[in-house]
Amino acid sequence: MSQSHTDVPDEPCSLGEVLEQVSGKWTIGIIMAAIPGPIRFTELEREVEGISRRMLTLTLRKLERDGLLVRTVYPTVPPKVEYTLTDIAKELHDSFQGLITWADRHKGTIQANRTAYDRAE
Amino acid sequence: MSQSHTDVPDEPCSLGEVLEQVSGKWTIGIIMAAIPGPIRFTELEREVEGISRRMLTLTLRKLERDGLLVRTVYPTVPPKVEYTLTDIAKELHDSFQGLITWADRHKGTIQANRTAYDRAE
DNA sequence: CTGTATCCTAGTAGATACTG
DNA sequence: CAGTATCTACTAGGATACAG
Repeated sequence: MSQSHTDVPDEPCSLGEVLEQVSGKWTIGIIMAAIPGPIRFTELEREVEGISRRMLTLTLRKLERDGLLVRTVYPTVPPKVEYTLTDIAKELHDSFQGLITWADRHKGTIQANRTAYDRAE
Repeated sequence: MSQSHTDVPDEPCSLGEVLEQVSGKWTIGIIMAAIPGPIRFTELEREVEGISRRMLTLTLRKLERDGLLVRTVYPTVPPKVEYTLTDIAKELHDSFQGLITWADRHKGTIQANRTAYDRAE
């Protein structure tokens, strides 16, 4: 049972980094909304339900900085800006499928666990 | 491939929930440390580098509430408490593998992107 | 349309001391 | 050993107003 392996089993840092990457309340929602193709600022504001203008800007900048999306400005009047996912972001989205499956399969159980736990308090 | 529907492509809520689930600075670290088998409070405190006693307790309670681990108390003196992952948590860990791969493959690129972006400021 | 700037709040987390 | 209790600090995030 208690092996002398005190070290962590997998790659702790990598996972920490990816979670750092997708952390934040809105990151995933934005990536999801941008999956079908280039999307404008206002469209994102509409599609990512509940996001504030401020957080949309901040999250977009972070994603752009990390190279997960590119920002294209069309110098028209009024201005038009499109955000497009990079391949890296698309791969990230693919990697999420396993998590989505997990969430779908266990969301009911988890909810039930919580209710039971809270009642047992 | 996803259709060109303008609505959200996949299951936005499920993914939001799973991220809610694993959110928190220490959640993943604890799951990782518990993968090899039952683990005690103090062992976790040592293995999850940098965690405070308070956050360890809080995160363990949350995980227990969600049914991701079970808490077993041995009424000995001094007390002994073991935390064991449930199958749900192990499945979650499996689902992370894709993310880990993603992180490993792109961490260098992302770092480079950040440096470039910051210099372009 | 696409943002910035400012102010404010609430939740997350650290440090420390104490206890069954 | 395995926690709880306090108290404090930081930051993510919301609301709102303004600007190129």
